[in-house]
Amino acid sequence: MTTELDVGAQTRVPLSRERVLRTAVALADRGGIESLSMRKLAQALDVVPMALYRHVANKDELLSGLVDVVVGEIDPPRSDTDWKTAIRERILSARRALLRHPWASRVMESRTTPTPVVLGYMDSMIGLFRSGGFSLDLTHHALHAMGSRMFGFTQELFNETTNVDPGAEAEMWGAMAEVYPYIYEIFATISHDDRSIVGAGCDDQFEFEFALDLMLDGIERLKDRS
Amino acid sequence: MTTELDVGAQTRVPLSRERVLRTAVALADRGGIESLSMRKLAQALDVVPMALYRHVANKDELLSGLVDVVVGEIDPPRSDTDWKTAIRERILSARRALLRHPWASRVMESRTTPTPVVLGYMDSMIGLFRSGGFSLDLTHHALHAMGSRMFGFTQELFNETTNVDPGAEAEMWGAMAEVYPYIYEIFATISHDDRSIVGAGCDDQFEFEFALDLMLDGIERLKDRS
DNA sequence: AGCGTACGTGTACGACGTACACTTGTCAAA
DNA sequence: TTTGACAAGTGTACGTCGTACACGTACGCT
Repeated sequence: MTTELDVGAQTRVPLSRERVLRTAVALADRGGIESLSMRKLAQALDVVPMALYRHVANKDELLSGLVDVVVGEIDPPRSDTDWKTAIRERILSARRALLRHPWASRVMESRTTPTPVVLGYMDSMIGLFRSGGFSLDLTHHALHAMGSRMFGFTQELFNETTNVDPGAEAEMWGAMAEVYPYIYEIFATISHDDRSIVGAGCDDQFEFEFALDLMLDGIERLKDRS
Repeated sequence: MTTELDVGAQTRVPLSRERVLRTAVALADRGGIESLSMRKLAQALDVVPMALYRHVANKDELLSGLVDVVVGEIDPPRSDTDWKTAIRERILSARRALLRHPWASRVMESRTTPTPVVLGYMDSMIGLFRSGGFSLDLTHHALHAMGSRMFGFTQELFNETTNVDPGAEAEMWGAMAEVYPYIYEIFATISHDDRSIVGAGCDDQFEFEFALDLMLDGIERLKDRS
């Protein structure tokens, strides 16, 4: 009897913070962050909801754990180049991590205090500027200027791709041309020379790097002038 | 009897989308967005929760209404200057509106599709670039590069001012100096020459304008080169 | 053999958004 | 003056959520 139970207990993988976080990430990856509730997470782990609270203080702390997982996926900086390409490549690595977990940027924004992991990331980021020859002040301003781009995302407003049917879309375009002529003009060129699909999005990667380089170039110029 | 009821009914101001939105803004202004629920909003209006649904489709649409209110507070662009100062001043006006309603940036980020009001704002913003002589492409990239700054906010990570007691803070600083030397270094200079208070924040307005001008200058340079 | 300790369970509560059926109050036409 | 349609507010109810709190249970130590 006891042996049976023991075998049963051994079969069942025990819970752990690690396992909770990993499953939560998986759940959020497919289904979005809004579909991640303590109850569903518990269900996915085949456990009663309250069991989670032995490994995670509450939902908020769980979310912080999730951003730690994602930030942990960012590659460490190269040490064999100049500051600019080191920073650039690291940020692009951060971006890759965030693209793997589309919910992560939203969760990061919702955090109210940084975790040690996030602080570590920022610290090493600052280190790249400092050892690149930046003054304390300029580093500080540069950090602020980069904002969330430092974590690989730029608050794209309304980037959810809500696909409506092509019929209604064509109609919407007619209306847009009159009411929002400038927006129309831009959208028209995008979908014109990118692909022939109406409403095709922009090349996000290009836009990200464009903005990133604009910032880095600006910062570099300020540095050289001081 | 009927007259009595009539008088009572006249005393009670009738609900309206306008009034619902205004009260919601007020409620969010004091108490933060997370303290805004349909039930509390109804209570503030002295009405049963379901009554709101005659004037607002659901909570999501209510939130969209809120951002419309805030965007509506942004001044129209000046037409008597060059593109750069027109854009600059308009964005600073947007920032002022957002500072009046600290919850607004978070709500804007959470919106999945732009409202007509927001589209109108963006359209007129694009207009400023276009009539300033920008090409379609450059305007497009510039828009992306500005990102949320165009609406007067820059995703400040962890900007909630969670004030801990000074005792624990001093201790934290000792630990930080070792683990996060670069962060420590920067924080040390900030609180050193700004004010003598430990942990005093940065000058957010300065940082915002710094980043804004960095972008605008960069964009201007790109324009002149084309 | 017994016992403390770490881990999972069960039940319960209050808050939330909102569906759906209802009353009520108002004003136009008969 | 009655009527009756229509809009505005009400009441009740359901499912979902986070989580407090008390309880079982199994394992490692003595």
